[in-house]
Amino acid sequence: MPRTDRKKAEASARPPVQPAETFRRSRHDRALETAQDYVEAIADLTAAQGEARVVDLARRLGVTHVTVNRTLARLQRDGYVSTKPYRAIFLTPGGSRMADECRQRHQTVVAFLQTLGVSAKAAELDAEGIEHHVSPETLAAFERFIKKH
Amino acid sequence: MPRTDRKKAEASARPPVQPAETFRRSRHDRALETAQDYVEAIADLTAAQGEARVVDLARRLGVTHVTVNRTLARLQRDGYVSTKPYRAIFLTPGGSRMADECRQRHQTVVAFLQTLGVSAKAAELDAEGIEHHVSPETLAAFERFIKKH
DNA sequence: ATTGAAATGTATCCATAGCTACATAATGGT
DNA sequence: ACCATTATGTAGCTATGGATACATTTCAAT
Repeated sequence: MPRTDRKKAEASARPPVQPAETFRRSRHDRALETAQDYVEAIADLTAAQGEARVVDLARRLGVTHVTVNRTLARLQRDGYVSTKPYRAIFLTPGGSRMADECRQRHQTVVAFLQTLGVSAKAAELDAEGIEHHVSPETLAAFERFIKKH
Repeated sequence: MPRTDRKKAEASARPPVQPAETFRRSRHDRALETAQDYVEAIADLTAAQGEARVVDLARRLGVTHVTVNRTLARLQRDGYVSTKPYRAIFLTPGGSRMADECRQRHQTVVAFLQTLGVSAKAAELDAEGIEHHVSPETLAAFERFIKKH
């Protein structure tokens, strides 16, 4: 049985290597991030303007309308939004629920960072990246901290 | 000039929409995340085993050796690693520097979450996703908090 | 020195996510 | 009612990041 030990194979020849699952989760998350960004934006725009259009989303998310279009098709396929050609975009009940959860979590993360002493600008910026990776347990810890300070 | 106002265009007809830049940054970050995960893994493996091989990285990151291979080619192209066919993988000085920064930041994030009361397991899991999105300002706030508690 | 298992490399496919360029639909002003 | 502008849609390109299937190279045990 060749190729087991390495030049300097100390440490009982290759440890369990738990990290793999960690990275897998981290990657799987990415699939949801886009959906979350979109439903959140759609909810915001609908609240602010009465409806959400492709152009609005493109501006908001900093991509072209083409990218928005294709992504919306995927979101519709996955049951988050419903769209008809040349019409406004609406969230399904499921998409709406996701949007609510996202907004809630987003606000918590921003408030937490600011409570920690991070500037409003940086808090907003960092929250956008961080929020997608905060587990319920960590989110709860954030909330405890906010209440206590 | 048509199509400016909407059905309910309150709020001064489409606000500046700053978020776009936020999302753009958040997306651009992703490009670096892979590089960071890889150089960190390579540094760890080299420290633990004397060298980092494709199989090790595959196991560690939870992907096939094919993915590792292609990613390594990109990392080499971008100057983070140097590889030769059928040989071990080495970090360039630049890659090594990046690995150090990543490990430092990773440990800070984990320690911060644990100080906050998050379990070791969740802290490790969340840190993997969060660490890539923590700005220097927020990282500094994390460090302050750790020292104070 | 041979050789078979493990490691590595290559070909090819899929999905996501961005883009430009071009085509079509809607709509507000006239 | 017309039509120019805007919005939306479609075609086709690139890059990343995942996969399977197959080919080649290494290396340890014999």
